Amino acid sequence: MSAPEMRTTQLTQTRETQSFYKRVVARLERHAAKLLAAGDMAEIPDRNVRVAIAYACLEPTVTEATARLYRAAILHLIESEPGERDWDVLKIIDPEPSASESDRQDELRARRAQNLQTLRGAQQKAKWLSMADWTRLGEALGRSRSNWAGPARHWITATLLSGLRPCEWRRAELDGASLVVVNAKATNGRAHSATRTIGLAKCDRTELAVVASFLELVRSYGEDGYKSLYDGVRDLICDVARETFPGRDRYPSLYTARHCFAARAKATYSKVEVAALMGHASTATAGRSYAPARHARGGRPLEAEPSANDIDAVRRAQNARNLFSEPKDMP
DNA sequence: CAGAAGGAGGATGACGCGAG
DNA sequence: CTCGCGTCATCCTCCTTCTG
Repeated sequence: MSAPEMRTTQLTQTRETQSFYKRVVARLERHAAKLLAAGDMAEIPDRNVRVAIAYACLEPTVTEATARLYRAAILHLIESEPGERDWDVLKIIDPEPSASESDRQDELRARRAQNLQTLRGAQQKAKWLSMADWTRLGEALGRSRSNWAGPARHWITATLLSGLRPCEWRRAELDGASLVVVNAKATNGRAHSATRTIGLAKCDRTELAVVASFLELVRSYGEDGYKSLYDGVRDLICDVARETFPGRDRYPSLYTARHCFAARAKATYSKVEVAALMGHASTATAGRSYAPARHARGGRPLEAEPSANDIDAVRRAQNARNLFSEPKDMP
């Protein structure tokens, strides 16, 4: 058969994403093996069809976001390792709109509602934590005898001040009172520029010292040690948060600190300035995905300051989009 | 035995964009 | 303005092993 037309957009995936997709496919294959062992699936020689059937089986047990990831992984499988029956695979993962398909979607929603009663994975991440609770968490970490307790407290404090994503500390550098960060999530025009510069001159000396010593700590772990540092700190915060705030359904993590930073940024700055601080190309992102400003209203304004260059970069990205999408608005 | 480290496995959030 | 898409980053649990 000829290669089916399955994409409407151009692919821009990185090698990391492709190897990630391979792992997802491996997971689907394992599920197919389970189905076969349980007698719930006939023996199917075509690997791609096996994977698609496993997908169809898992679809009602995961959220739409996860199902979408599974579909992306299967499309990558079809493109990198085409099979004889890929047309059938496409029919399974991307059915034609029809009356029966619409019924199927309704049933899918109902089964998902049934299956997804508890928060799973990243859903348990709190998008806001009060300063009082951060203090409680910090004190609890202080009582921990874990080697990661010190790094965890520094990491949280440094993130509340600067808003960096956890992965961004690896390549961040302090230049006087400016933090220079290589923006993550920078492919597909998602970051305003390659780096962003966060001014920390308004922070007091002890806060700046925490950022500096945390960066030293990150350096001391080196490129290869970053993962173990991150794993250790994240797991410790996970454990301590659950001991400290029993009964909640969402718990603070390192990314929660970025949310809190975003809320204070929104309460302090304009949308363009917030995007510059967070590394976003679009001013809409902070509004859509991050904690609302009302959480931070009445609190101290943010110490961190966006750089003029980054603000310009966000404006340019914004203008470039407007030129293409709304030409009639031009004078 | 409790707490912690390490690793494997599984899931969802957060990005910008284009279509409707 | 909303939603789905392709992509990249983060979250979590479970299990085993180590250590005091």
